[in-house]
Parts: sequence; C-alpha cells; structure tokens
Amino acid sequence: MMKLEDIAKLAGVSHSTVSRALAGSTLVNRATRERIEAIANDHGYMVNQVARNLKLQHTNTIGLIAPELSNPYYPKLIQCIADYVSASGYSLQLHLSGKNQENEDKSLVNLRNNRVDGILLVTGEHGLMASEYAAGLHKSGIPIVLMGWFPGADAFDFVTGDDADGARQIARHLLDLGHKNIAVIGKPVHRGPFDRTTAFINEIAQGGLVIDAGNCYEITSEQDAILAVKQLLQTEPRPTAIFAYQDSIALVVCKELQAAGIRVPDDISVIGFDDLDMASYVSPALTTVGCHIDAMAKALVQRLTERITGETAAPEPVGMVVPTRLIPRQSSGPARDISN
Amino acid sequence: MMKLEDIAKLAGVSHSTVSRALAGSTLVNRATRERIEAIANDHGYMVNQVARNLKLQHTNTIGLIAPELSNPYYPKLIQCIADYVSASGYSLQLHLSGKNQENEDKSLVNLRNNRVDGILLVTGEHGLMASEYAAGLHKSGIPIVLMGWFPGADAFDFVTGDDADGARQIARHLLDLGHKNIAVIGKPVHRGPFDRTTAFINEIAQGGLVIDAGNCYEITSEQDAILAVKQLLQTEPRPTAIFAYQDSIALVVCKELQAAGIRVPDDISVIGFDDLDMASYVSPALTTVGCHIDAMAKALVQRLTERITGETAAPEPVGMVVPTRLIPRQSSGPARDISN
DNA sequence: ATACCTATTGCAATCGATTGCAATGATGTG
DNA sequence: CACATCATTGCAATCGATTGCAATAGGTAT
Repeated sequence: MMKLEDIAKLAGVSHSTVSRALAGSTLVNRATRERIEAIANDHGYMVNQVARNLKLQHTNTIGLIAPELSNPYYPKLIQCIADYVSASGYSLQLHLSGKNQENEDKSLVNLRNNRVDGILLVTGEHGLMASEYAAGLHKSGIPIVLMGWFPGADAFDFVTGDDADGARQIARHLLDLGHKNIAVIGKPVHRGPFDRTTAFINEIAQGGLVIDAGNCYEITSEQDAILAVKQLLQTEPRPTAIFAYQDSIALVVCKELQAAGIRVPDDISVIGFDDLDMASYVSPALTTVGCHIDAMAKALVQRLTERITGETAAPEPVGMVVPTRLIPRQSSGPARDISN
Repeated sequence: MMKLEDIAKLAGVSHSTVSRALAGSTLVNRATRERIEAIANDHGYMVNQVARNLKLQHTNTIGLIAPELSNPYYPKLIQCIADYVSASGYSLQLHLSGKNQENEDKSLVNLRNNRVDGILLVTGEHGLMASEYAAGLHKSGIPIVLMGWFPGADAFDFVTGDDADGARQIARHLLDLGHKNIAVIGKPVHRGPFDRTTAFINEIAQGGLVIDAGNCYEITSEQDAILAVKQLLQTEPRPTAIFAYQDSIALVVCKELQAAGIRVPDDISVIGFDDLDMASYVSPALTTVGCHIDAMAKALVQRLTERITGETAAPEPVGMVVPTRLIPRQSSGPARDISN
C-alpha cells in the first residue's frame, strides 16, 4: 500500500513536504501542495492511521463496552451512542462483555492496549465487575465514563437515568387510576438511590398503601417472569396492576396474562420501563417510562469527549442524572371494580 | 504509561530482551524472563498495541459495517458475529452505515485507514452502496466478505441465507393448510435468485394457485405495513393468510389485525421470516423461517478469517448460501372455512 | 556589496514495539 | 591450551507517519 515516501518520490520532494501538503499546512508552496494532492489522489494514497496514531499518541477511537444485544434495551442505547460518537468524529470499538459481564476485564485491557482515547462502560445488573481494572485505567489517565449507578459508581464519572423518579411517576399514575392491590415483578434491588423497585414501593406507601411482600416477585430472567405471573394469578385477592421492571419483562407479562385469558388493561394494568420501540408496537401499546435513553447517550459521549479534550477540568468525578418521564399508553387503565 | 524501555531499565537489560521475555521466546534465560515478568507485572506494563500493529503490519481487528440497530434483525446478527469474532481472537470495529447505508463509503475508508485486517460488510436493502470503494479495497488486498446477495455480489466473497428456499417452505406450509387466498406484504424485490417474494409467489404457483396482484403489497417501512393491512381487510374475498417479509413486519401486521378484531390464526394466518427472539415471545407465537442467522454469522467470520490468514487460497470470490428452515408456531393454522 | 528577512523545503528525531544479526561469555572437546 | 559450540543478550534497522530545526534560495533594504 502506498505510503508517504512513495508519493514523495513521485512528486520529487521529501516525505515531510508530502505530510505537510496533505495536512494542508501553510508551510508548503501552493503549487507544490496541489501537485502533491493530485498525485496522492491519483494513486489512491490513504494515510496509515496506525502509524499516525503512534506518533500522535491518540487514536480518535472510543471504546464501548456493553453486556449484550439480545436485551433490546442495549441496541437502542448503542445505536444512540454510536450516532453521537460518530458525530463527534470518533470511531467506535465495540466489546460485548456478556450477559453476566464476565468479559468486562478482558475488554478493558484490550481497549487499553489498543490505546483508545476513552472508554464508555455500560454496566448491567452486575454493576462494575472489573472495578480494579477500571480504577487502574482511570489512574493511568484513560478517561472512563460509566453508564448506570451502583455502589461505588461515584468514584467515576457516571450517567444514569432517574429511574427512581420514573418509578415514582408510575406509582402515582397507578394510584390516580384507583389501584389498591399492586404487584411488582422486578430484578433484585441493585441501583441504590436510583432503584426502581425501592422508589416505587416507597411512593405507593406515600399514598397510604402498602405492597404486600407476597406481591413482590424478584426475578432474574424472563423465564422467571412467566412463573411469577402464574403465581400471581393464584393470589387472592388478585392484583389489579403490575409494575414490571422493564419493557422486555412487561411484554412477556402481557403475553402470559393474555394467554391466561386476562384482559390488559381491563382486568389488570401492566406498566413497563424504558420505552423501547416495540413498546408502542405491541397490543395493547405499553404504558412505560422513557425519554432518557437518547439523553443518556448524549450525556455519556459528551462527558467522555470533554474528558478526552480536557474541557471539563474538574478532577473529581462527576455524576449526571437524566430525567425520565411517564408515557401513558393503553396497557394501564382504571382499577377493575373489586365486586367484579 | 510504562513502555518496554522502562521495564528494561528496571530489569537492567535491553528492551529487546524484555520484548522477547514477554513474548515467551526461548531465546531468553528462564531466570531473566521470570524476573522481567515479575517487574512488568508489578508495574502494570501493558503492550502498546498501536506500536505493535505498526511493526507487525496487522491489527488483529475486524471491521464490521451494518446499517443500523433499530431493526431487531441486526442486533441479533451482530451479537452472533461479535461472538465469533471474539472467539477467533479479533477485536471488532463497528460502524453503522445508517438506515439507507448512506455512510458506507465513509466507514469503508475509515476502516481501511485504520488498517483493519478484514471487513465484514452487511448490506441492507440497498445492496452495496459504495461498490467502487469496496472494489478498491479488495484490489488493495484487504479481504472483504459481504453479507447478503444483490446484483454484483458475486464479485466478492459473500454469504447469504437461502431466503428463496425458506419462502418456498412457507408457501408449501400454507398450501398444506389449505389456504387458497394468500397475501404478501413485502419489501421491493432486490435479492435476485434469493428473493423471498419472488420465490414465494413461484412456489404458490407451483401449487396451482396464482396470487392476485392486488394481494401483493410492496412496502418500505413499518408505517406502510399498517396501511397495507387496512387495505387488505377491505379486500373481498379477504385473504386467509399473509406472508410478511420479515418478523418485524409480521409483528406489526399481527398487532394491526388483532386491533381490528381479527383473530390470528383462526381468521388469518401470519408468517414471518428470520426467527427473531421476540417471534417466540409474542402471542400468538410467530410461525417463521429461521436457523440461518447464527450459521451465517459463523460462515461470515470463518470465510473472512480464512482470507486473512490466507487459508482459502482460491483467488476467485466464493459465495455461500446457508440453509433456512420453517419453524411452525401458533400464528399459522388451517384456512378458515369460506362459508364462515 | 553586505546583511537580513522570508518563504519553502529537507534532515533527522520520535512514537513503542519486533527481530535479524553480531557480540559476548561460558562450556565442552581434542 | 586453542578452538568450536551454544546459550544469552544487545545493537540497530524497521514499520509510516509528524514536526522542530536547520538549510537554501530569492528578494529587499542599506
């Protein structure tokens, strides 16, 4: 493949001059530059970025670590991130850390070895698995921004959605609709002050209701969700509303309910979280909480690029919480009359 | 950041020795090697891949270009590809070329400049947009494997699913169920010998039926699908089965049908294509064609890595067609009795 | 004519690795 | 004891760019 030296020979100048010409430096005569540009163009010269990166000590590349793609939440997030990253002029090095984030450490060292300019680390339900590695990178000067909150997140720059507030909005929505017997199907509590389940239960309590412990289902897979629904349907009195931890769970809950002949929302209201695209496609369209994914992606890459360029000087880590909003659709309605 | 030279000084040897030691060369004394390893470890030395890449003239990175992530087909494909790529010891550089693949050329030159070892180009409905670029890269020695078929694909290595055969299986399935009045909601024909719509219609014809032109809806968006369903429901006599071009379309078709009070499959059968995860979650679970995505991903990265290592010597491009299989689920059933 | 300034270009060091070849010293052998 | 052998190690070139500094040439002012 053509290199600077080759073009230089062709043009009868030194490779320094070619380098300058192609970089548009004013240090080279206009006529010379144009001649060089023409030659480079004719011969399809393209700069060798890896040599350039070595010299320049940066790669114009951002590393992105995310758990997986089969939970539709991640593709949506990643699409947004990719768009912002490319709009900022960076390339994306994508690493999937696995459903259980078991490869987070490997991804981290790989990214570091490849000298990416910065790292976006999307933590899943397991928080930050490779925290020592991350701390090490951090110390060695590679900017890292975390997405999601978990105990210890404050040690890094991080961005999270205001899940707690979203959950509170759901709670009030359900209360307003007159629901008194509400169930929660959620993942184990892991987001501390931003935890959806905790905030939801508290807000319901604020409204003077207590959610029976028996109506709180802690699940870790969609398989579990099906079981939870089966159990829930046996409960007496049967709940009139279900808060599902995220849209993908809400969707299987709806499906399971409908399969059992329960009407949504007439018999039971179901509310999700995240506002995935599919939430508006399914029938009934899902009431959910959204508006945060794109905003989070934006904040994420903005914070990171600012760290890279040194624009945000603050040496202390800064956390950012992006607001969420209830999106009422068809899957939630007034509580069914108990006498029925 | 620590470099070879630093470790060398610490260990009192030359950087060459450190390089060899860390590479596990037999050319260095065992005791020396262990000492160096210990020092490197203590000081958290990590090789600078970009320097290494420059010297070694390869990057151990594969570039992946795909249109977007909001069509759930792509995340599934990309997840599979990412797994195979990482299992083969490569990193992934991901570029999203956009819904209309408008950035294919930019992605291609970026990947080339970054000297990826090979490129996986997922072509969408628009075929290969940046074909001159691709041809140029190809000539300059960077292996490219295309995913999908379109006129001109044969000039490159490519992998495609046997969409035509899948479509034929659907046709036979519907025929077997006694359907006589069948509609097709599909994208514009663009896959030549592998085109789903074409193959479907031909196979139905094989069964002695002709599909009325009025029952063929050509759509380009999911919005269009909704319109198509509305129109279709006005048709007299009303079709008893719909072949939707892909699962994501089939899903909105089902939704629209159900919203109009039509039962699936009792009144109308619906069949999709691709076997996305959601196809088995929704209700009714979608009859579809699948089994090819993982296989395609596998073939894709296998072919590419073989080209990179030079294992497949054949200078002529080779195409691979991976088989597809009908997966009958609940959304298809016997044709409704006409008298009803 | 001399000195100086400016515009343009080339030289050479540098980024951080890998690796062929030469150098060194220890050991073995006739 | 002289010499060949072998195991280690270091030297220096190389990958393909960028860039500070020196060099050159032409023009201008004195």
